[in-house]
Amino acid sequence: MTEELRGLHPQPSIKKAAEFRTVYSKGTSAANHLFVMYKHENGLDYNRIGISVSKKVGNSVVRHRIKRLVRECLRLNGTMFNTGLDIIVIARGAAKDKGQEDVSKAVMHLAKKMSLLVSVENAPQNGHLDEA
RNA sequence: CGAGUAGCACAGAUGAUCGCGCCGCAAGGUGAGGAAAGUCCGGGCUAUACAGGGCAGGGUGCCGGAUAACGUCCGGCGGGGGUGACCCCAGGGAAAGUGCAACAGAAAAGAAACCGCCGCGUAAGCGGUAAGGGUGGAAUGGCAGUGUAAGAGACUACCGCAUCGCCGGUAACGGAGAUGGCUGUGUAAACCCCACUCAUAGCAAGACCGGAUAGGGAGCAAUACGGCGGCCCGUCGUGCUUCCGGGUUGGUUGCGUUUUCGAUGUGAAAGCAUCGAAAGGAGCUGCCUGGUAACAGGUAGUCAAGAAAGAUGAUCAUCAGAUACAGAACCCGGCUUAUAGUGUUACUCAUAAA
Repeated sequence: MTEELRGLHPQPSIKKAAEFRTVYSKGTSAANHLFVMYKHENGLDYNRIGISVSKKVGNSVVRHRIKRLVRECLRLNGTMFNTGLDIIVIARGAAKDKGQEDVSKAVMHLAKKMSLLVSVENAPQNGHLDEA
């Protein structure tokens, strides 16, 4: 598998436990009431995403749902992010009952806070892209 | 119509836009559950070299049947509960032995007199007595009568119990009878006994490919060390154990109806896709036959989730409204537990009517 092929993958993810540890120890972080976000430069020309939801948050269905909502948000807004970053999003207990809109707001809030976005003015208020 | 009992089915749908896994060059196809859960049983599959014998250990426990198998299912029997439909039961053995039975109670298993009752005695007390009271989960058959100083299976009828044969039933068991006399409480989800039964580990099993690599010291060695399910016998094999240091932990497969054959398409080929046929299957659905049933046989149709930081989602609209419990991880058969709401079948009770 070449670098180029990996780059074509829609949403490259952080896979190894060692890579997670690197981001936790060497990266910077920010938090709000729903999520904690870590970032660390990976030296690549694309971003990699990791989503972590602990068992404290809920059962398998709840955890899986939160992962999907976060991934959906990052997919729709992916073009607005700077490249070359490893980003980890950790869900907190309060994220359990939230819908797509709340999740998107919270994630983009953190992204803005950590200045991950290309241009702050272009950041949308809600999560999904309209026919713009 | 009301209250209830037992069972079955469904588990939002449709459309639009964006997006993900797998198969495919592409077009396109396909993509979570009734419990996917708990991991409590059973089986397949894989590895351990399935030689053998003994011991230890686990599981099951009324009877008959079903099944690949089960602790599951079906049908009976016995006991208990409910007016009833129906529900519940770890339901073998307590006369093989051992243990335990707290507190209360006089006494808890070869015995016992606390109150009471009766007799004797002036009285203290002595003797008789298990009918009554009280304690307890449980007190040495129940109840009525005879009897007696008062009492007692001491005696009698009925019930219960034990033994014997008879009748019905494959059997558990049921029925009627005779005899015995009232003799030995409970607990085996205590040890135990009896009968039947069980090898262990699990897909991170296992198989293949590739990469990396570095050894050194000490000890014991056929009376040794290791394998053969926990131990012993026995048997098989030949170096083994320990300390210090170093390195690796990637991919493919297992994996989803399987195998074979033929045709067509594509391709250099391997292959892949589509269609058809045959065989195999402990998958699913319908029908037929047998069976009370579980189920069996036959027949037709159908059988496309296979991820690996781990795919099924998001938004909007419509339907009168609402969405519970919850996410495949090798695969099947069960059990148990969680569960909003809807539909449906059969039956019971009560009321009314006839």
